[in-house]
Amino acid sequence: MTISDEIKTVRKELILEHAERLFYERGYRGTSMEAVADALSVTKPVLYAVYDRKLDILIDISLRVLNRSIDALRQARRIDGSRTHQLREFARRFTDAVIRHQAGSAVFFREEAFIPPEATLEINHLKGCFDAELAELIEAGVASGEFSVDDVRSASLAIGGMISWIYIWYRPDGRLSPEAIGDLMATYTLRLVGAPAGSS
Amino acid sequence: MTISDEIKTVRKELILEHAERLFYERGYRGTSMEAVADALSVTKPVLYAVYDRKLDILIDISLRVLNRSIDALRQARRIDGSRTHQLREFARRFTDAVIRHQAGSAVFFREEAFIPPEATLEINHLKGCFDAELAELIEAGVASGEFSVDDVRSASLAIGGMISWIYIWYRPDGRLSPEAIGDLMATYTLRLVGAPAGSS
DNA sequence: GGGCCGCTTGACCGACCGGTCGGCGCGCTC
DNA sequence: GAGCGCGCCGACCGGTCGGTCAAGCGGCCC
Repeated sequence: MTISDEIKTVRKELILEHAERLFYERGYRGTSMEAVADALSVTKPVLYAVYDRKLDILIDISLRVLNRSIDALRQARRIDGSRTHQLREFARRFTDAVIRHQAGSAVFFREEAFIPPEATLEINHLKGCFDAELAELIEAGVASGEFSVDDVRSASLAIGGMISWIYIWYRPDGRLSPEAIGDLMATYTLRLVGAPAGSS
Repeated sequence: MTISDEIKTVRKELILEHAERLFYERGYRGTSMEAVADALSVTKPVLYAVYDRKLDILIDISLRVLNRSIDALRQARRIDGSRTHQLREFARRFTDAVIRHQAGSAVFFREEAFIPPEATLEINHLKGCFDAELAELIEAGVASGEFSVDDVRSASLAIGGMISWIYIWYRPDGRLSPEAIGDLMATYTLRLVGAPAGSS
């Protein structure tokens, strides 16, 4: 059983990888299971041996995107240092996650609304975690006097949106490197919360 | 002919209105032409008397979203006043446009990538106009000493993304009124470009 | 070497959808 | 009131897709 489960796990990884790219390029609805199977050089029933439904692939892609975002946030919050430093590190890490997993991010944000309600429980929970914890970080910075924002929740959404939006415009052959974009986003994020310029 | 054309125009308006809502709720691919026809209490051939293809409806929705965004920007730039004031007004107007036409904005941003290349000429042109003119406004503010940004293009994208993102999270029954959100976005926008606090 | 087990396969099914067409009914004209 | 024309309707077509199943193949054990 264990061996079979491991095979399933590694297969899931491969399916996710290829499905992510195809969903990104042609859309979830515009990608047939046969196209995913072709990309993996297998046939449809092999896919259905791992995933019961096409929808489950989309859900897994969404969960991975959300977990990566939350990881970026929690890692930043675990850093010793000022809230300013933590928020800057969050901006950099989150930017990096969006750019490195641009396809997955795009698929999630484009298709999220069409995941049927009965399957959105965990997704909504993770979304709630992300928003709440980002708001907490900003709130802590306000409490410590580092930041100055009137409405913490809208500031969280503004920062999250500004950085998530990168999935729309980033191109690997573009003018700016991922690191440069991360630094810029960190600057904009700190400005947005009213952190003093040049502070750390 | 004129009378027939006028009928077509008003019908286009109705079709666009209903299609926008349905595409918003169920996705473009998830909405059949029959569903659009049903929403209008007509049959499919009536739709095809006005629009040759389903895709043309999506294109019209996209063009309207883009034109509204550009209008918001150009109106703000025509205002007499400082760049700071113009940029604040842009943020307010653009926020208002996204919220008032949330369904259209969502449809455009979700489906844009899947519009076939041969139909994206005008769309890409308008996108280019928006980005370039927003960058111009910021550049002018930098030149006049009102703003302080190292990389004007990424700041444009950050602002555009932060405000566009509202289509993801805005709910009519939410905590904040559209006007309040507009004021907050204006504040965040001015902070992002490094405009002095409280300046006008 | 033979038989058995499990995975892969290709064919298949029912449903759905974009787009079209021939006929019918309504209103306008004379 | 009769004839005509325009526009609407329901039915239909070809194609696609998600998901399933019985048959075949290869490898492993005895």
